[in-house]
Amino acid sequence: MAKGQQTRETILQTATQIASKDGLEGVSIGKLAEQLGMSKSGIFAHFGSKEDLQTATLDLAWEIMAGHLSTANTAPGLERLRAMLNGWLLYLEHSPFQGGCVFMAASTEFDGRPGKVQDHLLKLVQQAVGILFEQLNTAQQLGHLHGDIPVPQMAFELHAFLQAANNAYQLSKDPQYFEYARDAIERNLKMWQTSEVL
Amino acid sequence: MAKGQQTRETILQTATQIASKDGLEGVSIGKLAEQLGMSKSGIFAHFGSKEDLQTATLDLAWEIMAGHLSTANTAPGLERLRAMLNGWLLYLEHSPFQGGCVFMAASTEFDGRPGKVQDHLLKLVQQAVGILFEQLNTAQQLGHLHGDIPVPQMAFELHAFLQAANNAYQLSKDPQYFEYARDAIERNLKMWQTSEVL
DNA sequence: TAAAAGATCGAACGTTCGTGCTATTATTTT
DNA sequence: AAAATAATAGCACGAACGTTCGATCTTTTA
Repeated sequence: MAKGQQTRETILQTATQIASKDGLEGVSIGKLAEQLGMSKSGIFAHFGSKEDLQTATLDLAWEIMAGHLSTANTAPGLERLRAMLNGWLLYLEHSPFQGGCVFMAASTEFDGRPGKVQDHLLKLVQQAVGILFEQLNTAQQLGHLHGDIPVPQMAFELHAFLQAANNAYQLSKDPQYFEYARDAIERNLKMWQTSEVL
Repeated sequence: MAKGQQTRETILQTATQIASKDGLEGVSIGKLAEQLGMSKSGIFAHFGSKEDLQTATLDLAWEIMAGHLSTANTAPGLERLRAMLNGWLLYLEHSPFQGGCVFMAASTEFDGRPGKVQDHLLKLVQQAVGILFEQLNTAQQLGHLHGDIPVPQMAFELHAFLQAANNAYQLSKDPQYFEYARDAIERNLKMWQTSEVL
């Protein structure tokens, strides 16, 4: 690998940590330079603009996160859905980012700032939720979930538990919230199987 | 009312709007000065530090929010609980703040920044969740909810739906998410009444 | 109405921000 | 090893940040 490419990745690794702790706007050229023992212009040359630095940071964060939602060696349907949700929870609880999920933080940070970064962020967030939709659809088609359940509704509820656990944990550092989330998710899955709820 | 006090409140009104749209850190003295046709030092003199400006902004935001959770003229128990949740949802959907709930935004913004502002924020957030706890406890004592339900678990789930609706709506501007939340909340309440879930 | 108190302004401070240039090194290619 | 290319440093810029201070203007009190 070319030298520059390697440096670029090192920069982005540091950037994801800063984004997790201080927000995506807190990823400043100066802070990166100091933290990496480089000059501001040396950092800057790799990206050309702060916006591009931010979107590149999101891309790396996405790769890292996606690696934790792996569903290898699981049967499609309910089992794979459970594996993914469990991976997601573990990713949030023992996060590779020191300040919690970059996407949940960036979502609230950028929901009022249209532009290139928001567009990129929205694409990645929808991609994450899309994976959840896929698993739910498959589980439904295989008969593991009741045939009449509205998948978007169920996705909303499961995603809500994940978000809430992440937020409450980051604010309080109390891991108990992940147990609440696990409980809520498991009960939710059971509910949508038998389902006289409809 | 003294002239200064009146100006101070005008400043804070503007500050809550900025906090909602750009975050609590986005509440800058210069922006306030420009937006209000005052000088920076004129603004600054009312608070003495940015931290105090931020905590005062949170205080006003709390007053505004608390006014929307009113449970007047409702019977204690399940009815009052429903009224409060409904008020909360309406507050999030037709928000007095242009950029969504100040507290949900500030929570993720400040979860990694210890200090005076975080302490103050935590106190107010716990106060909000505390109200939810109260209503749940009362409803349980009155027999409107099953006697064995773990109140913290239920509070987590209800709060999760509120948070998720706010976040998704702010990111997408699609009010559909509030319907998801209403649905989820109503089903949740029913579930904890009959409750073979335990 | 005069005096005291309060509110606001204007200018300046030291930092940090993103960004643009021009050198000067390192690295890769020939 | 020489030439071409890539990577980094150094310096400067304008703007925005929070903050301080002394002067001025406005309001309240006596």
